[in-house]
Parts: sequence; structure tokens; C-alpha cells
Amino acid sequence: MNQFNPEQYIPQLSIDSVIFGYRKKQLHVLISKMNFGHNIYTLPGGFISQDQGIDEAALQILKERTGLKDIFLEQYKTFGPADRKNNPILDVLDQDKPTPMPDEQAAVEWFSKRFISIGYYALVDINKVKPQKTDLDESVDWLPIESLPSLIMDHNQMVQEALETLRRNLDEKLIGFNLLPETFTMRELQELYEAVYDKAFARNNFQKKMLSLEVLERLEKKFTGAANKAPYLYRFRR
Amino acid sequence: MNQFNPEQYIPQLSIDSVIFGYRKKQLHVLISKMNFGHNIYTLPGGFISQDQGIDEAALQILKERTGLKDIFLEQYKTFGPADRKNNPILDVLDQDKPTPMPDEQAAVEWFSKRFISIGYYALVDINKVKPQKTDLDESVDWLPIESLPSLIMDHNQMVQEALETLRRNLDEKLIGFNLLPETFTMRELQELYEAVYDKAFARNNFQKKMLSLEVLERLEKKFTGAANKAPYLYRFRR
DNA sequence: ATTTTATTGTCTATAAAGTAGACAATAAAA
DNA sequence: TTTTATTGTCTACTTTATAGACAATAAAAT
Repeated sequence: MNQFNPEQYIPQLSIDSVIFGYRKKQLHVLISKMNFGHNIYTLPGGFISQDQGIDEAALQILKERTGLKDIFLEQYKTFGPADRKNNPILDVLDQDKPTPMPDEQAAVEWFSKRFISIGYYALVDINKVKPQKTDLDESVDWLPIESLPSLIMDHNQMVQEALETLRRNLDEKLIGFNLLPETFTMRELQELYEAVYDKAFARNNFQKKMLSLEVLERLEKKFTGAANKAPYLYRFRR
Repeated sequence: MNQFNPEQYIPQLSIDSVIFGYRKKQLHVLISKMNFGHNIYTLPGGFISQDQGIDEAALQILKERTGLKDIFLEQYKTFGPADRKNNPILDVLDQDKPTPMPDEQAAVEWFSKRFISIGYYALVDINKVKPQKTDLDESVDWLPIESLPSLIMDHNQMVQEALETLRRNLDEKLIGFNLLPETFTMRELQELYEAVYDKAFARNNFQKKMLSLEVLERLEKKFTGAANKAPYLYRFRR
């Protein structure tokens, strides 16, 4: 099974996913560091099998990297300027050093073309994910979106536009709950919103607004041991 | 210059554009009827030259079909289920009847693969457009969006999703003016909004809202000859 | 010349939604 | 028992949205 064969995969077309997680009041993105070249960082991505739909392909990539199969996943934009080539990988292939690629010749041919990438973004409960490495990854880690390294090609821009899409959709489509554990306090929900919009919200009005949406189910109180009134736990009602 | 050569054009990838125009209180879409087969209707589309960015390619297609070069054009979604093939064209090619294709063999090979299409939508002043035919068009016409024929592949769905995108963006991005002539009355603007949302608006409040946006420049009155108060003309201030 | 008709521009009143300030309730430490 | 930090909610105020009303007016009808 050759990854770089146009008979099996669609050439010049890739899928890249911005996988969002939330931890310590910060949005994080799953980033892979490749196990060749020097400090080549990329978004989790892959190619489209000839017999897979694009949503299906994106979901498979997500399963491979996160181990999860029930995931919020949405296409947001396709990126395709004329000069969009994976030069860092080509450079490595040119250097005649061994790489983990099965067929170097096919890889060179494959990557020497310009690529168009369909961008997806995903929202996951960061605690449920065990980042999985593929053959080409040295490591796969959650990095805070505020301090990402320089990514390959236009991947930094892809993250930025995914974030803009998330901001547009968070309120309207009520998708923020995908980033939280099953139960959470109102404060935790607010802190998530503040992380996404990078902006403070008034506590009283935030609570009023959220409760008015009638999508939250109030559960028992959460006694944390802190010297103050215990907050209620909530669950997303679906 | 072969249209169906992967050296020159990206294989398995196409661009299709939903070109919106506005006339007689109705949204219209530019639809081409192909000059082979029977009643094959499609969105204006094309392929991506190896040396063109996707936005560039979409713009070129638009220029070819409308004659306009300054156009509101935006990508909205990419369509790519696994079984997305252009069967109607393949059927015609199979029939061994003459078609306007330059190289039938190359065409068969080209179209026998599954295609992924990047969807764009455009807003134009319908009066400025002279629909242009290509070699493959029998006719290119403005059809009311409410009464489109059955289009090829998933093009009807592409129109529907383009309309949903237009509805989401009309207010926020103030792009409706691209569908109107240089000057227009408040009633004409309101009728456009009503056509897009398929919904009536209150005249007094619509005017108040539009004026509060401070993007309209009030010009002289328009004397139509009608037996009533003459409305002001407005221009979009940019 | 005056009245009539259809439409326009804008005003006011009311309703709904968003924002800001206040305070009692409370879990655990002091 | 008091203190502290936080939570849940109330009220007042501001802004925005919705609904009803009416004078102004261009041209036809009288």
C-alpha cells in the first residue's frame, strides 16, 4: 500500500486539521513535530484515499491522531495559492539522508507538485485524547495557541483562520461544550469563552445569558474544599 | 493546450461558482446548458491551472462567463463525497457521438475519476453582465433561484449552501450592494433583502436600520412619474 | 385650481435584549 | 463565632428591535 500513489490517493490535494483542546484557561492546538529535518512542525494532516469522501478522510485522520471517534469536526476553508508547495519536506528528500518514507522516489514525485489543502477544525475534550504518533512524527503535542512555533507552509495562517471560524460559531452553534468534560461549573464555561475570544465577560450577565439558552442542565453542587460557596455543576443538554 | 492534461491542470479537482444576480424582486443564478447530451444543466465551473491559485482560477472563470473583472467573489465550501463523479458527461462521451471536446480519449480519462469541487459564490450587478458561452455551452442564462432545473451532480445542493452562506453574510459583511446598480432607492434595497431571506421586513424599521449603519449616501430624489412622493436615491459609500 | 391616491420619510411608544451595580447566601478557614 | 472568597440572583439602566401613526409629496383625477 503506497501512500504516494495517485491510483490510491488523490494527488495534489491534502487535508489538514486544526484540533482544538482546552486546558489551564488556554486554547491548545495539536501539533506534530516530524521525525526528520530540523524542527519541522505541522498540523495533523493526510491525503484522501480514492474511495473516501473528504469528511470521511478528515475523520480518519482525527481518529489516528487522537484515538477518538466521536468528534466535532467541520470543514472551514480550502487553501490553494499557486506556490503552495511542501518545500521543507522536499528539501529533506533532496538531501539523500534516510527518511521514514517507504518509497523515496514516489515521495519526491508526490511532494514536488503544488498542493491544495482542505482545512478542517475539530473540538475535543483534551483529557480524553492520547496524542498518537504516526511513522513520520517525532512527537505530537498540545501547544498553547498563543505560543505556537513556526509551522510548515501556511499552517500558522490555517490555525488563525480556524480560530476566526471557531469564534464565529461558538455562540451561534453552541459547540463550546465539545471542549469541556462532561460536567463543568459556570466559571469553567466562562473561562473557556474568555480563552476563545481573548476577552473578559461580566460574570452575572454571562450566567444569565447561558441559562437563558436552556441547554444547560443543573446538577449537584461541587464541593472543592475552597473556603467559599460551592458552585453548581452543569451538563450540556442535547 | 489540452484542457484535460494533469501536467497543465490539477486532476480530480474543480471549481464551481454560484453567480448571484438580482432582477424583478428575485434572486437569479447563472446556469449553463451544455451543448451535448440532453438538458444537462450546470453551474459555471472549470479547472485549476497548475500555475494558478484557486482564487485566481475562480476569478478567471467568472471573467470568462460574465465579462466582468471587478467582482465580489468568495469561497464558501468544498464538496467531495467519494462517489462524486460527472456521470452525465461520461455517459455522453461513452456514446461515441461527436462532442465539442478537443481530445475525447483524454476527456474520458479525465472525467472517469471522482472529482472534488471548491465552491465559490459571486455577487454581480445583473445589468452589467452579458453571459458568455464557452465551447461547451449551448446557452448561459439567468434563472430564478426558486425555479432551477435539476442540475448536474450535486450542483443543486451547492446552490442551496451558497444561498445559506449569502444569508449569513449579507447583513454582517454588507455585501448586498454588489447585487444592485450604482444607485438605488430604499425600497429597492429592501426588496433585495426580502428576496434573499424570502421574508418581509417592516419598511419603517428597515430604513432606520440601514441608515444607522452609515454606509449609505443619500443622493437626489428619483422622479419616476408615479403619482406619489418621490423617493431618495442612495449610493453605497465605500 | 383643488382633491384624491399611493408612497415616502420620520416620529413616538412599547418590547426585548444587553450591560452594570448591588447584595444576600454559603463553604471552609481563621 | 467571625472572616474570606466566591456564587447566584436581583434590580436599574442602556441599547436595540418592533409596531403603530401621521404628515409630506408627486402626479393623476376631478
